[in-house]
Amino acid sequence: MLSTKLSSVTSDGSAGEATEARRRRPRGAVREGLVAAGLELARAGGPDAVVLREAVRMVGVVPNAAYRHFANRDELLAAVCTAAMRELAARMAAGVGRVRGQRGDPAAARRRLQAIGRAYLDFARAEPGLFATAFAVPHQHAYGAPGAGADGGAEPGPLPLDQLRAVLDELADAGVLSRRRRAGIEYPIWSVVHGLAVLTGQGPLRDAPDATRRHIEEVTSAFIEAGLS
Amino acid sequence: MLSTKLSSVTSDGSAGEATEARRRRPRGAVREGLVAAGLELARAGGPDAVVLREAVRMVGVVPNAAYRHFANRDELLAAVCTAAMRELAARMAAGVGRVRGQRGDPAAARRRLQAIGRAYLDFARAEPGLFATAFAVPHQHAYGAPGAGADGGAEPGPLPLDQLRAVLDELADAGVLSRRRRAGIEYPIWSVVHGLAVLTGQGPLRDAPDATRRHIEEVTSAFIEAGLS
DNA sequence: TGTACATCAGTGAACGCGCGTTCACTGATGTAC
DNA sequence: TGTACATCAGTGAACGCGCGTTCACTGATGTAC
Repeated sequence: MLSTKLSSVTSDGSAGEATEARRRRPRGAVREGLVAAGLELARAGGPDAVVLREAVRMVGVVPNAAYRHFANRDELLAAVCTAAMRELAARMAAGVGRVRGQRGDPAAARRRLQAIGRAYLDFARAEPGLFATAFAVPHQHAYGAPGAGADGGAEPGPLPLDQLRAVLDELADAGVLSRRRRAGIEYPIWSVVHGLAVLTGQGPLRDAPDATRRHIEEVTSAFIEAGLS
Repeated sequence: MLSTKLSSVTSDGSAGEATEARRRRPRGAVREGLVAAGLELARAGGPDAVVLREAVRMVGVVPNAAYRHFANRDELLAAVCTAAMRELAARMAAGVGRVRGQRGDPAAARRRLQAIGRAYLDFARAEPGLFATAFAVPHQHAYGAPGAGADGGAEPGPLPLDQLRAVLDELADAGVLSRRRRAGIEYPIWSVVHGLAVLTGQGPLRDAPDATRRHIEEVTSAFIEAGLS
């Protein structure tokens, strides 16, 4: 099921399994494995499902080995949260990237804003566990610092908020959004999309039928449109 | 600290404490006490803090006694969530009730909408644990049925969404909001307020300074205003 | 009005579980001379 | 190029904890005759 486990099943029987595993394990692999395992747990069950003992089991290592890489469970969870947020950001970037049209083209800018919202909602719907985890950082966490932190995952890419800002700037440059209205508008727009994701995800609207959902999304889209002009 | 515990400290020493307590406990008091205790736990630590064994301790009853009133821990949590949602609804109703001005007066209707949003955000900020709990129903829960359910708390009052709808209807009646735009607009408006509450509460914007918060709220308010007309 | 009995709502004791975390250890890897 | 040694990253065993839940029980309350 998971490719996380760094198993020592190479068939050379001469060395003990433990020895074999120890030699085979590349530098930093356990740490990466723990985060990857935690991410799978989060995917399946949200932040509460990120259980240290389960993660080490998946990696094929003894529980206390985790403490070579994380001070405690919360630190592991924080790393997993960061990874989840990165996945959201990546999907948003991919969604925006798929939109054609030059920078400065008003219609294209509008489509890019749509794409950002779509990607956000799709992610929340397709990966509710990861979505919840991305926003459930245990406590104290440098959301503001997009650069690779101490956890050193490569190429973090711009955060969701930064991507939204970029598109809104483009809308302003293209004249769709006046400079005056541009200031700070990322917050209500982020809020409305996030709120919709939460309410229709785990929230009170989670049991709404698909038709209702679509209707709500259309109304919301129109609402944002109205808020721009 | 809590008035939850139904203690048997009346000083008549003739009957055993247990007997005394048993006789003194009015019908349904334990169940109510468990919900109240759970609500305090939720207030302090969110839904995960609603621990059955802790609740029974607060009520002054043995753990398994809870099973006379709830099938399991999740059922207790569901009752607590309902109570939390009711508290939110009550605060919203109180906020709206404080606004003066006749029905049909456009300015008053606008102020009522403002008051709803304010109450919602204030609740999320003042009671983050309860806010999270209100929206963290364990699974399967009749959000749509506002009437007193099996848990029989008296006078539930209208749900948040219904209150919002009422104010939006008033705005439509007063001519502030065209009939055409009225349809379904409760969803984006609810979303934007809820999203703002979540993002600035436990979310990425939780560490924003007060000045920033105010700015964001003002921009959001203007955004909603723009969405109405 | 008094008695017999069913139901309700507690008690007491125990269960198995899985969790996070700590300890002293040991083998493999990288570095200095 | 080979050896001595420090550091790194695992192992094995154990800890205490508090949780949800189940069992057989018993006393108090309400009802029927």
